[in-house]
Amino acid sequence: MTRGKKSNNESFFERVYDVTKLIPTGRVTSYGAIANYLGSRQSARMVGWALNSCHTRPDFIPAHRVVNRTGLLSGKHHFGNSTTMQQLLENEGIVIEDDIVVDFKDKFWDPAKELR
DNA sequence: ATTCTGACAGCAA
DNA sequence: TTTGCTGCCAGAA
Repeated sequence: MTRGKKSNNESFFERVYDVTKLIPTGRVTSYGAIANYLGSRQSARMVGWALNSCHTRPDFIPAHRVVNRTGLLSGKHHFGNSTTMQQLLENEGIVIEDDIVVDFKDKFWDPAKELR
């Protein structure tokens, strides 16, 4: 609060990072879910764009826990090696098959419901 | 200031 | 059923 800017006054990007960092280990969410939590369901693309710049942040952003609504690791290609994202998820207990999260619905973590 | 892109999602054919 | 096209928002060039 002593900060000049209030938390909800931060840029859209920072909100995305904040929510992404709150994703529990072993869970995954979708771009649309994050966008929905931010108040704009249609801005799912923005979430991906924000995560594209996540590497510019000093904090580690578990962007590998964010997939598209089909459970596809659409951003795997952005983790250096295409297998890095899958490795990270499997390391947390997520099962990946053909670049798709198995039991995605079961692993799904909705910030709008969990964080409220 | 204007134009383009972007790790999506929803709807149409 | 699958595939493709559009819409959407905010930042970067």
